[in-house]
Amino acid sequence: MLDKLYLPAEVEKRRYLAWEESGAFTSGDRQESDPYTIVIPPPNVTGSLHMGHALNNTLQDILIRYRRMKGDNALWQPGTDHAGIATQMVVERQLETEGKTRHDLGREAFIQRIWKWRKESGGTITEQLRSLGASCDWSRERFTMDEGLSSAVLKVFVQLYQEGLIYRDKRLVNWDPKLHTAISDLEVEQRETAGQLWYFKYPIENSKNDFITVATTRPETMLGDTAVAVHPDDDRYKHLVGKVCRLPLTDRLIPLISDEYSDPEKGSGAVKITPAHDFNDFEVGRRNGLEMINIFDRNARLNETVPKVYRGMDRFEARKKIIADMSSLGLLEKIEDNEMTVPYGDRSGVVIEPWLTDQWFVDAKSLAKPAIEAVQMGRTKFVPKQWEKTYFDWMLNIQPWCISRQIWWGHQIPAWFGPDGHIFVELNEEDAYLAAERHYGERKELTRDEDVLDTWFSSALWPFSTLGWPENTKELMKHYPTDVLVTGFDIIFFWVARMMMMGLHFMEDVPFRTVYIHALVRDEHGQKMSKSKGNVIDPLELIDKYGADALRMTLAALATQGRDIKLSENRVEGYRNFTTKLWNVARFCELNECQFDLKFDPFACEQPINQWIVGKVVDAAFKVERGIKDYKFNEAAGAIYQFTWGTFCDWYVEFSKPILLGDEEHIISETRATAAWVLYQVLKLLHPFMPFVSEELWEKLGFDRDGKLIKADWPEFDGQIVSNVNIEMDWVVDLVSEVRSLRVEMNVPPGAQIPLIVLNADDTAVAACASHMAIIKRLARVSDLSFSDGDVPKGSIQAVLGGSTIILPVSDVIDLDLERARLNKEISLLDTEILKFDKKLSDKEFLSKAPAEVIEIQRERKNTAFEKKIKLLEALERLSSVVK
RNA sequence: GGGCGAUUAGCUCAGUUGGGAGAGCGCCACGUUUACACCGUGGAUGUCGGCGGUUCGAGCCCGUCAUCGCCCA
Repeated sequence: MLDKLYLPAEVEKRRYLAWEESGAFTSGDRQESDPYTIVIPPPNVTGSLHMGHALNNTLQDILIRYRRMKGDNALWQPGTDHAGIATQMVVERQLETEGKTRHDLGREAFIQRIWKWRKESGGTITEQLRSLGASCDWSRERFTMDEGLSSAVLKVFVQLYQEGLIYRDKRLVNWDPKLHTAISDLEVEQRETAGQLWYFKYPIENSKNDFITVATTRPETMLGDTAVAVHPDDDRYKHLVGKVCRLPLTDRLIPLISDEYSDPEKGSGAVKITPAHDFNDFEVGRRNGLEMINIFDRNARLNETVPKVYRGMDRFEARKKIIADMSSLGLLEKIEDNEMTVPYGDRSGVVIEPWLTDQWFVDAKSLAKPAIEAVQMGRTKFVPKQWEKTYFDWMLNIQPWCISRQIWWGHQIPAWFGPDGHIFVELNEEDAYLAAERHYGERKELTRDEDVLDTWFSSALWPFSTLGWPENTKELMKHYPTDVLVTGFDIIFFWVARMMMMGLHFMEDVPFRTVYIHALVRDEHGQKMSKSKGNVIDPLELIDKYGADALRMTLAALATQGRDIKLSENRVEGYRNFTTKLWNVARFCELNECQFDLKFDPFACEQPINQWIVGKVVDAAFKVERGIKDYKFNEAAGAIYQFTWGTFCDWYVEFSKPILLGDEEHIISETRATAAWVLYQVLKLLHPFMPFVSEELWEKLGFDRDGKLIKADWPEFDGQIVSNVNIEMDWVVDLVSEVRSLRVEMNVPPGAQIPLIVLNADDTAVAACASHMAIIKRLARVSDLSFSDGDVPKGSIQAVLGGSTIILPVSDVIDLDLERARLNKEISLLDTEILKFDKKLSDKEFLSKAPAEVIEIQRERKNTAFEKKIKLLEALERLSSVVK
């Protein structure tokens, strides 16, 4: 006997372990089946499960569980990435509490320390994915720093270098002065800031009291200015072009040049040029052959290229001093408020400094070409399609990708420098020395590049490196390209685009056929969840409180395409209630000995209610499957929810009660078998969404004779003909609803059993009443059901249902005025409706232009309304005759 | 500045060849029942953001404005 309440906590833990131990998640056991493959977006090894992960992995799990039940060789490839900067920061913070820095340990020991941390704490997120119910093939779990994945990284780097697609260059990069590393454009966050614009006067050399005014948002960079630029068409300054100014606070002379970069509308129209510290100025400097003076050290403090008084100063201190100094020289013309964006490092949170250094770059533009084409040709499809545009916009304007990082945790770049700086890129040190020997004609000492690669460089290989590449494994042959990538739009650039580039280059095929982009999860007011706002909803707390199934169902139900999810806890509560509802209907079946019989043929049922519910199951199964196939998870979840609660529990169970309580053995046994069959199908359809409770019931109800639900066959009803008993059953549903409604409205005591007369019953009514007398009596609390074609008792409640009128003769309790008012209200509503139809149907334009079937529908509706009105008028007449 | 999206019941949201406005939650009333009070039954609630256009007909298509959100520069 099932317990009265379902308690998820204990069940979920036990069930998950049982699945994992039984090998239910492993993919290799169906070699002959079609492969179905998803690679997980690898969470950071430092991460813990947040709501975005919960959504992302719920959707993947729905797809995987569905395909597994369909009989595919389903592989959900899990793993984590090494999150270079983030992980290094975590361990550095640990060291800090011991009063140490990574430099105290040295590179080797520090990396060992990170591995130790990883071993102890790096499994958090994968454990949390388990508590969500994610059915990943953990036997294949990978880590971007694994041996295999690392060798993939080396091979890719070396090959791209040899192909000229990776190169070393001295360029401006985004420098993080706190973390002391370069970062890519994508790791820079542009923040809107209320800044200021300072107007400085630069004296023109060889003229008296002649100045040119430049406006700047970053006064401290003036020490690195190497020109002033004006627009070629700017008449105000034309005469000055070619002259030189004396850069205040320094002794340098800088040229006045003309360049289209200068915007005459902005500031003074003249702009100072600091090629070593601004991306735009860098281009201007290149065009005009300007000197580049690097004035900062790696901490963004002023270096020895600036006058002594400023050396060693922090950039923001220097700003203050320079403004003060310019002011006291009388060279500060004015200050204006200025809205601007300032670049911040997304990890360190400090202002990023454009800095001139040697870094490694990927020629993204070349790699992007095939990646763009692949999407244009439809070889990879975005769902929803609109995200293609985002992808194209970025890919068409792609910049060189800076892949070197000045940190220790990550894949060290396989590049060695000779004594003269010559670069040898090889898979290992030995090869590098051999190459150097060939190059120099003798053995020379080499030093390896200290830098490591951007974490996303290894993530870009994920769809094939996790399958075994560069080895030619059978998994690689079978599962690449993968079927679908499920992810949020925020990493289309970081990850999707780069996987496309690398996949096409190294595997000569797209990494995935479909990219499903899901929503962002926000709080119930639409705010992005963030720790600082304190509005973070922790999925693990929700799982504790309501069960993983409830959370998963909530997320699936809210996962509408192209819209963010606003999550509120009471939705989760609602789906927890649904879990309980399911549990209880299972108890009902159990109590009534509804045992599943494999030989039972649902399509051979003789009882109308059974035929009816079988048809509804087929219908629900169709909707669920279509929803999953179309990535419309909300529709799939809605369909099974609606069927289970709204059809099975609310109506079928109630319909079945009089039968099960009756004494007709063969009808009882058909109904028991049908109820069990329905529940059996419900559990299957529900399994991808609510795996725990469905599996638990599957076993408890003894459906597991042929194995666990996780591996059961998905319901297939193609081509099954269902008898059409819907009209009759629908009439019964309508009748019961109508009587209930009348009773409440007319204040008939809930407990009172009252007679029901069907006046002028049509064929449907006669048949339905004959077949379902017991149901009607029970559900509508009717004492006696009879027909009449003429006289009815005086003082009755009356309503029109289809072609018949239903009469509740309750003269003792009826309030005649109330009943009259009710009928009049109904009539006037119908009048408005009829008027609307009449207007339409007398409109010549409508009649001549609208399709015939639309006109016919309108006509039928009008007639229905009209006939109903006539019957209500008759009812009113009967009522009035009482008063007389 | 460029792009994308949103605006439908008190709240959160569905709603595609354009043809009778829906769900869940909340709210109100009532509780007769061989599963279930994490329940049941019934009920109320809409200028579908504003304006204009196309159309016989617009929540849906087009234009415009407003508000909000996100991405990019």
